Amino acid sequence: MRRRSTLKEIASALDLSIATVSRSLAGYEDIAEKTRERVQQKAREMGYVPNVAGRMLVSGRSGFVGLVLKVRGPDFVDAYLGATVTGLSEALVAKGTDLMIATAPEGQDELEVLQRLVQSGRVDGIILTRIAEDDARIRFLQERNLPFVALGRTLAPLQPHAWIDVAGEDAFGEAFQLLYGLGHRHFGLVTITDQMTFARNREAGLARAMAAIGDPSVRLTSIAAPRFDAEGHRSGIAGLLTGPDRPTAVIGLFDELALAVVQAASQLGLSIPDDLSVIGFDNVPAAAYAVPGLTTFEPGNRDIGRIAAATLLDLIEVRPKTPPTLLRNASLVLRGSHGPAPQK
Amino acid sequence: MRRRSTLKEIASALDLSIATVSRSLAGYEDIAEKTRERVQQKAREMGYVPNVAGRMLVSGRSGFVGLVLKVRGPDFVDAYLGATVTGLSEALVAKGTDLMIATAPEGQDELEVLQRLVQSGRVDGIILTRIAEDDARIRFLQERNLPFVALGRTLAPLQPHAWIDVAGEDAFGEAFQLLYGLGHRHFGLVTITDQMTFARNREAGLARAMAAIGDPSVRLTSIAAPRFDAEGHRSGIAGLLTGPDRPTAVIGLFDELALAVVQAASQLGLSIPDDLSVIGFDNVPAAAYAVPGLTTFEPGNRDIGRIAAATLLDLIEVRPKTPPTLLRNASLVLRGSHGPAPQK
DNA sequence: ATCAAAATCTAAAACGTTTTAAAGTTTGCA
DNA sequence: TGCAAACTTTAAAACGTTTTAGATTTTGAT
Repeated sequence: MRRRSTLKEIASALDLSIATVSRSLAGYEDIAEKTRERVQQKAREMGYVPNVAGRMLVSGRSGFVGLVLKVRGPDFVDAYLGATVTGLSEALVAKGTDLMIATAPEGQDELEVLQRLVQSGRVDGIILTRIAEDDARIRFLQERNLPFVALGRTLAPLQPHAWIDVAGEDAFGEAFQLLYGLGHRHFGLVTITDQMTFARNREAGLARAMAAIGDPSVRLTSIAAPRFDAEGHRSGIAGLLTGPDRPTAVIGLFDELALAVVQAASQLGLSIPDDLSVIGFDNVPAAAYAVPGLTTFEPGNRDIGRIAAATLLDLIEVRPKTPPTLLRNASLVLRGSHGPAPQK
Repeated sequence: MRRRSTLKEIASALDLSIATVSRSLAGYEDIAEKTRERVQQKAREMGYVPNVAGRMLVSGRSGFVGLVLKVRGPDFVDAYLGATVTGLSEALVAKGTDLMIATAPEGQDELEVLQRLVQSGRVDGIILTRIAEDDARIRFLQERNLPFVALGRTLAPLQPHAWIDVAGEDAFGEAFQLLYGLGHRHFGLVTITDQMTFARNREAGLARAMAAIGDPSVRLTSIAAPRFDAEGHRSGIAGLLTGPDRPTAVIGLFDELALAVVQAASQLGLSIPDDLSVIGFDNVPAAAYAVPGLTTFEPGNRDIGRIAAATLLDLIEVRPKTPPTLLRNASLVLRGSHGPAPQK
């Protein structure tokens, strides 16, 4: 196998010192033009690629940004992460940084994986997803003073930190107004019991919008189960949709839950949107494939990924006193799963 | 910020040499029991985590296995990769190795990203997915003699290499026999034009099974478009399903295409499975959500991931002369999207 | 021709680890 | 008590890079 070439090899091939070679490649000013060219030419010729270990050791920088994903079941990641990772990767690679995705398999605690990643010096910064209401990871990173950007908010951070999030509260308010305008009065909500802030935010937005209308005939029936308890959701949804007093419009906390409602409705012989309106959140690919298409919210995750990457690189570079935060709006994607409330 | 502790710090805290500390932690035999305990205690106390850069530099090993993903559009990865990555991660982390997922954003050539990853010494081995008929990545890795496992086969590798694959040819043969037994004679196939071996293998399996039946009334109509040309597929499928002489059973190269067929059928007012049978491959989550559920093949990707991880770690350890290969069978998942051929 | 200034190059240290070869210590037996 | 054997510890080199401080060479002005 062709060995990887080193600075030392280039140096001895050109009869120069290692320092000169290193500095030529780094573009220092005090290197003669002629020398720089000779070195660069030779480096290309020998297929030189800097060894990260050597570089890391001296600079303390790894050139990596880490993302810890909890893998779980066959799904690998929550559907919405796909676009986010795409955006992250795009923006990072453009700046010469790589994205390292460390995965925490089921048994493994996500915090532990994060700690190992950070403490072994593999990454210069971290992107955090799936933010919990009180997130141990955030405390850990703040304590270690490692730059990070949270995709999502905690309810009440002890210290301010950089975050980017989608205004789920506004989106759910908008969903309510859309459906209310179509005559719906009895609403269903399918949500999760996990302590995730995005869930609380969306629920709060819905509740606030309902209260703001001030119409006493408006009602909400919620069912909740743990995030990965598909069976719990299934039976909860079945309960929600059967019986004489079922809601005429159901909002899913995210598309997966909304699609489960669609499926249950179909099995119960309810027609969408004639008998039941359904709205989701995330705009996952499957939402477009559903028949009829699922009305949902597009959070713009790819952009969020791009912005998060840029923000994090800034943070690594300068470490400002007040960390940047950004709340973006999701946009409503109108498809066929909503319609006027059925006549009594 | 609490600094990361080093061997040197532990050594001076205990008044020992760095070597002794290092060897105590590594569990060498010639360290007094008492010393070992003192060291390990102190290391825990000081929160010692080995610095990868230092370790990499001397060992030449990074403790990472790389996976290069082409990110594209909002989907991040082909749906089937989810389970594969889950399996990989599980098996790797259990052995103290991490999975580094390098992403190649659209513009970036996947080969280039791979080269950079390998040449900078960040990874000890590589998992390759989406194998092309003649794959430049395989040639590159063989040339550099870096251990790798391909998830998929090339058509004719110059040198043998380790691979694991699913027998798509058998699966498609089985799909044909199932449908033939249900009375179908005119078949449709929705495939891709990309030079991917999995596509060629499945197509060949279908053709072989059709030929083996020896029934002259059996016919096949295929439509193909580039992998990411959703519009091309949409119009191809529409063409396939309209007209008096349409197939009564359509096989999608993978679930996404099969689901597109289901959607098109629904828009054309064709009922599944009464008017049209559809079978896919991959058993993605959306296949279960479809109404009716999509009959498809479960490739067992999570297992494949686990096996690939174990195989790669072996390869890194021993580098055997004849690289291992494994061809597994996909299992048919019967749902509601197939049925008897409609009566003329 | 001389010398200061400018331009160019380099020695050496540092980053944190592992490992080899050897040094130092203890033990057991004669 | 002396000494070999067994046990335990350590000094030093090596991995590949960056950077600092200084050394060397060239240039330009007198």
